[in-house]
Amino acid sequence: MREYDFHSIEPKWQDLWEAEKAYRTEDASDKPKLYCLDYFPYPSGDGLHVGHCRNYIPTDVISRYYRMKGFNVLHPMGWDAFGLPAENEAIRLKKSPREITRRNTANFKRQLKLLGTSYDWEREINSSDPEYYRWTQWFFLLLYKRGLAYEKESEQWWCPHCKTVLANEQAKDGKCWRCGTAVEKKQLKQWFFKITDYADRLADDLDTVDWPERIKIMQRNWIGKSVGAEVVFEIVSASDSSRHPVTVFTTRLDTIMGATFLVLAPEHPLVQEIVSDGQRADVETYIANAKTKTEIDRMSTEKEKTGVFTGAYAINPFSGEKVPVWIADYVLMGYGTGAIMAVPAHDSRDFVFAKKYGLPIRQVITWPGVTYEESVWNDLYSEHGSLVNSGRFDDLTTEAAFAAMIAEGQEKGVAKAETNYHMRDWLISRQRYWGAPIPMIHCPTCGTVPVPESQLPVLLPDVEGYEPSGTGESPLAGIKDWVETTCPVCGGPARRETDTMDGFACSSWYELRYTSPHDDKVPFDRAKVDYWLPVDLYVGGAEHAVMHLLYSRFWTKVMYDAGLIGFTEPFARLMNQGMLLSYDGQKMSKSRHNVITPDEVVEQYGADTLRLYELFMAPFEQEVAWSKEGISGAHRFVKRLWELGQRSIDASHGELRPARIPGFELHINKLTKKITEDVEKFKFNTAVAAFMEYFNFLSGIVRADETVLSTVEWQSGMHQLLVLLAPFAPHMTEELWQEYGGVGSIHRQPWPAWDDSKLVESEVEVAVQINGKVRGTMVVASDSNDDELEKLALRQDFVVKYTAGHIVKRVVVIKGKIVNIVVQ
RNA sequence: GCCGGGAUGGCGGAACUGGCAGACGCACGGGACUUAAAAUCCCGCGGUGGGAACACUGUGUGGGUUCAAUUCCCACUCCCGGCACCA
Repeated sequence: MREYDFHSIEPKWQDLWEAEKAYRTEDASDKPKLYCLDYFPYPSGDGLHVGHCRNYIPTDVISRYYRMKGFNVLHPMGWDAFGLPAENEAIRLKKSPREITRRNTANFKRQLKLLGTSYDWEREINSSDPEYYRWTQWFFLLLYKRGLAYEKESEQWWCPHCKTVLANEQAKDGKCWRCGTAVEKKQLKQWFFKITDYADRLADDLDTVDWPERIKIMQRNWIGKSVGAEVVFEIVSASDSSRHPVTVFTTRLDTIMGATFLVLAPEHPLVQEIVSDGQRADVETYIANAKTKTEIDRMSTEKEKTGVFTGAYAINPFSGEKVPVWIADYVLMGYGTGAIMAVPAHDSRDFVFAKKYGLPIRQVITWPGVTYEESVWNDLYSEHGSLVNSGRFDDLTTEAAFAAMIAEGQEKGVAKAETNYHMRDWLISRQRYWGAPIPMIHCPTCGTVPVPESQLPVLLPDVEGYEPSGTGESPLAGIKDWVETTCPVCGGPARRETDTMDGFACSSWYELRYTSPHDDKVPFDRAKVDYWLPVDLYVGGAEHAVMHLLYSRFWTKVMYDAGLIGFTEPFARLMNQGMLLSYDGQKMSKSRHNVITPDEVVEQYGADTLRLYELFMAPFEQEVAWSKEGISGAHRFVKRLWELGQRSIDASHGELRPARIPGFELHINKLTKKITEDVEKFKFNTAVAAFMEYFNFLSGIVRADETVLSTVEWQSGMHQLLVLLAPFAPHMTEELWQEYGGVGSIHRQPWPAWDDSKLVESEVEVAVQINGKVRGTMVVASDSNDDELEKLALRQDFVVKYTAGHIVKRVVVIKGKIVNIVVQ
């Protein structure tokens, strides 16, 4: 009997699998296909911790399982290698980001191998490789050609720590998504992708994918579709009586007769032109104040609303009424038109503002049975109803009034239907070195022109220094040789665009690249993409709900529109693994000194133990804390199993005799069914529990009679157990399989089927209840009918005892489960 | 504030479509082995009462439906996540 020496077993098989290219994926096959993909990992210098393994272990189980089931499985891995941490680390260590990245990816790969994963490493990709980012640039040009990439000067989120701008969804709660620093606003000329053009499709197509509802809702909220109208008011300047049209966005055009004032965002360009001399000082002070506020302060809904009167008045295009124009920072320049019509009677925010500054409140909507009270806000007041105090629109329902006003407004040219989105265009310029250069050239005569496809890639120059300037200009701007180029149109001197692309651009198409990772003619081979895509199973954390997952969907739709691919959603099924907290219940982090690495766990217990433990500890989607005792329990199980395997192998050498082991066939068939169903449903925790249960059943039998080991049934049961366990614990099962003299790798064995007829037990235990309380059980033939069950139950001693002196009113029989006797 | 998700022993969790709550693991207690400890193996383990048989009670709280509720319905409490002045 051999000791369980995982230190030698695991590396042995890992090396052999690698040498034999055991997990290489075929491109053409008659088998059904399965594309199982992990989120594109960013190879940080810290390496993997056991939390990351909660992603890679389950996808490995799935991949191994489907291979055994006869699927052609694509399970690749690569590196989202461009990005700030590598660049910052490089600056700190005075090395090149390329070198840092090489070191980090090598470490990640080593760690993934340590877990016994079955990636096809021949398909490894790296987004910072020119062979890859050449095509990222190619896609940039595709978007540009399709009018979906544009340059615009505007105020943008700026992270003073990362020294770069951020896209809207990357500035969460006024903080940088990466480093948590409070973001500022900076006026800069930047490149954008017009993701808003796809807002409706991005929202609608969510119905077609099998994703967690939570993620779909987050995306819908983020897109934030809002159907309403734009209305033009005319503001009469208080200083020179000039007239200035101002457009407001409203979802409640029907309430326009109740608009008692207008509010502009403090940054609204019209403010300067309309403000009265008397109010100018106050207005200037207010604007200056608003600027110094952090976005966190400004966005807080707790904060009291403030504002200042401009001295100017606007004319309501529907009533001709003159209403005062205010500025207030509760109106955001970035949403809608930066100006609103305030209807305090029917909007809680306008109500609060009107109360504070003594502005008039006029009810224009009524509801049957509701009395409007001007002094206090009631949430009902924002409900739909019918109109009053609205002249020719009186008595219409809100919906009818809306339609009538649109019609009238369109005729007069003062209003039109309009839809707004919370989502903004995707700002992709980054003022940092370590990214894919934006393939554009600025020519003094021809303007901004794209780099011709034939000149791709625009290589990131190798340079000494690339520290961010912090001025809003990329470090590439300082590299004269690189910046100075010739215009591809006129041949004259021109300058390269010096910003690089957001790393999320690189990860917006990578799932396609795995199908033909080394193709140097096209970004992907259409036939292969047609075969493999969409991704059948995409697995990663929930943190990318509105970033990567939205961007990627957007690019996919653009490619579809360009005729490059034949599908509109890249990821058919999405699963989010739960977070793994450290043993202290805290998030694992370097600063808390509670990081657990797979290296240390594998060293102490082996990869198979780590795998089983992570699969067992909690449901896949659920957050759970690491337990030092828990992992040793998993290790105990692995060792016991190893020992039983060894004893079985020893017993297999002699003559085998047939035997009838009660329940044996039932158990192995039950196990097979359970494991198969649980794996497909991602219920790995109960699958592992089922293995443990089966093991307990087996060891009970051996304890009672050791000679059972050398029976035909035992040996075939043991074989099947190993095959079922192979995706979970690939090393030990392979080792035992080989010791058994199994032919080929256990990982190429066909997945066992179960026999439904063997699942039927001849006898079952049925619980007997009196008035819903279990008073005992009885063992009956499983094919007993209701009548027999009822009679049998009534004959039980404990039933006689409880029913004595009572009248049996009713007997409920649930076959094979329960008999409930209702008395008196 | 709005939108999601959740609450089951000392702990992680299990329970098909309403049918014996607590599978499996951990921790803990007892025993075996050992000079001893660790490891290993065996037994026990929701709470209360009881020597035991057994009884009562128990899935966040309060109601309801049902022969039967962790599961369905109504009201509420707390926790976690996301969004947050979006007009």
